[in-house]
Amino acid sequence: MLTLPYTHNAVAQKLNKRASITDLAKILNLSPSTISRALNGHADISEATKQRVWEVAKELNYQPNHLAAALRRGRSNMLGVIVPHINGHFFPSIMHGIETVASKAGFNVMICQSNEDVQREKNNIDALLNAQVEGILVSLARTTHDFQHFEKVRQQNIPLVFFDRMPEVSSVSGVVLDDHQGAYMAVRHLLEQGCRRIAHFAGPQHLNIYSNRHKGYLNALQAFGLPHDEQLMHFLPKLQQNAGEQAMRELLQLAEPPDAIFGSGDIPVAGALEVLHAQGIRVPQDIALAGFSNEPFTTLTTPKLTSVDQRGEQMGHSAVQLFLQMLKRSDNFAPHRVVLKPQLHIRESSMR
Amino acid sequence: MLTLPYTHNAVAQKLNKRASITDLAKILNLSPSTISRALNGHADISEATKQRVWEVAKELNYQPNHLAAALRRGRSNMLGVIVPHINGHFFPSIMHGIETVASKAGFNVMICQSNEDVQREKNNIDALLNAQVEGILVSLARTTHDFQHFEKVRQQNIPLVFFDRMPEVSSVSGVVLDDHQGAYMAVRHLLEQGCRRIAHFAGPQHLNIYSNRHKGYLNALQAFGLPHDEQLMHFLPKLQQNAGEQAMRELLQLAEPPDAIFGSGDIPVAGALEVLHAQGIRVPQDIALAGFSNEPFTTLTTPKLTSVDQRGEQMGHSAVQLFLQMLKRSDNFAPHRVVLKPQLHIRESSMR
DNA sequence: CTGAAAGCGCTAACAC
DNA sequence: GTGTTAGCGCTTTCAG
Repeated sequence: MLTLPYTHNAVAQKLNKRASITDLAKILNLSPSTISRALNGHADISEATKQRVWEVAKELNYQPNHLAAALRRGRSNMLGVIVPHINGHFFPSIMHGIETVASKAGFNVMICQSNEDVQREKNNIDALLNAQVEGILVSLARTTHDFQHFEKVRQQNIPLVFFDRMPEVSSVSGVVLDDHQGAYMAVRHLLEQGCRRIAHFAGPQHLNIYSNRHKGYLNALQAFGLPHDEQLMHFLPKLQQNAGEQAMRELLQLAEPPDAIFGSGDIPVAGALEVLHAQGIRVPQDIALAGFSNEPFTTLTTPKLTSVDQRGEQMGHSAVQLFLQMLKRSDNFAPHRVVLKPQLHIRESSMR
Repeated sequence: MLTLPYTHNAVAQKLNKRASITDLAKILNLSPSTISRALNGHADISEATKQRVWEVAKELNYQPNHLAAALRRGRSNMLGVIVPHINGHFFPSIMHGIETVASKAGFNVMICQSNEDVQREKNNIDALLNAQVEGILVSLARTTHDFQHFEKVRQQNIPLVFFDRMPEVSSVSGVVLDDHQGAYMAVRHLLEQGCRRIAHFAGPQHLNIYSNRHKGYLNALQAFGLPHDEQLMHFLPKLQQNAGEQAMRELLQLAEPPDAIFGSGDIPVAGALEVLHAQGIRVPQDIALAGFSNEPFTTLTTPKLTSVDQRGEQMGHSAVQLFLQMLKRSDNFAPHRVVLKPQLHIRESSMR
């Protein structure tokens, strides 16, 4: 237990709550401003008093009230983040990247989930604005089609940075993956392995990430002089396991079934894998597989799944850096879009 | 763009930043307190003025400054959460549960990751305390052995609730899973399937969750009158995939190999599955498998993995409820421990 | 090197 | 119903 010198005890008793800067001032017979300066390591305070202040502060277990400081300074040192969800590996890794860089820059991070719901996204914006965050990083919900609610943020001159899922307009800043190239790389790889009828599990096309992957797929086919066959494209609204299973079953019904699948997500590809297993179709010999996201479970399936890594950690870093830049040159900052290069992880499911 | 009536324009110009309650007061020729009361829906304000206030507030896009309110009230409406990491499905689902209940109760949630590192855990505590959170929910880092840094929290009379990983002392509140029973259920199930040599992948035993699962395993064997064989127990410091692979290979070297594996985590079990696949050993016929956590990927492997669900969502709910109770009866609240019942999901890997 | 004073934006007695 | 006043805890001119 903590024991205080007799002289401080009386004061310490009085506030069984929490020592304030004025409490320290009284005890030390100094002014609050001096205490403040000492605590913040101002240069023009004698080492001697700094020492005394530090000691008493430790003794009373002084904790600065950031709220008060924030109010006074007009800066909260808080950064708001809105993610659609935290399933899978991608968004958690982004969050990790964000936290690392943000806390290094002295920011606390407040995370909200929109649950893929515009309404909650709006609420999150309000909550973060109310909490006086100094910036907002957001990845759009699947159901977000208009961007009215972000106007508020801009009006208050609060830096707004999108990541991964962002509006297609050029007037906003953000960091995205080169989804087109990622898809292109995956499909090219399948083609190089000799596949010639490559099916595609596509995500909801109003999200640019998925439409870009779709385009990457098409362009790779085109580069190899192959036609694109509508029958081979399945648009899955949610990229879930059972959707992948269903699509796979339908593809197997075709007169000319595919010899490879490229999925815009790993999960439906795993679903497909299961159907193939059940039907005794060999992967990759009969049908090769490649997914997107590089989820950890891709190394847990048999065979291991080839997949495109989305650079989550890096994306988090870049997003915060973009925010910090905007904070500096608040007004004259032209919207800027950072594009990260994807990484193809080739595994057993596509090597033949 | 927003257009303001001429009269308000001057004022609106002046503050190109952000309207405050006093700005509204000036415009409406009312006192700040009236504005405050109107905005907060106090009963003793005439409907007429409430209307007028609301209108102008909307016009100026007024956003209340929660920091100021928090400072004045002495309540921040913020809840701090510390998790070891957000990999896998378990912690994200807890966080989701926390957010749901917390935001319903009017709290914003601030999430920190300790990265399984005591030092970061300490920093997180400080950060949250500085941010004036009204309570802290924490799940211990793997490397946390002493609990000094939580003293600060108690000293400031801030409700502290542990979840999942908590100290073994009776003086703290928290919500945990009945890990013992979860393990017991899984092993009993394997026994009922006819397995008689059941191996165990155990986690780090200084974390009670893992030692409890270990005990559950032992007790189930005992209940069936079976001896426990040291050779069948593998203690994996990290419950990772390659650790599971390695352990599985060693088990297969035994003169009398196991006919089932019960793992304290799903990932090393998936690792084992892969080794079995590679060696052509049939699951579940030759060796049955059961894991712990009910990770989503358990339905993506072939065969699907039996696993114990940890009730993450529910755990989040309960943790916040516990916090809310402590907040109410701040002093006289006896430490309370909520124990959730696990749920066994039986899948192909153990059905024979 | 230190102090006095003002104020960030809001709320809560206490008046009337 | 509404206004007056004071102050939450901190920082920051401006004076010495």
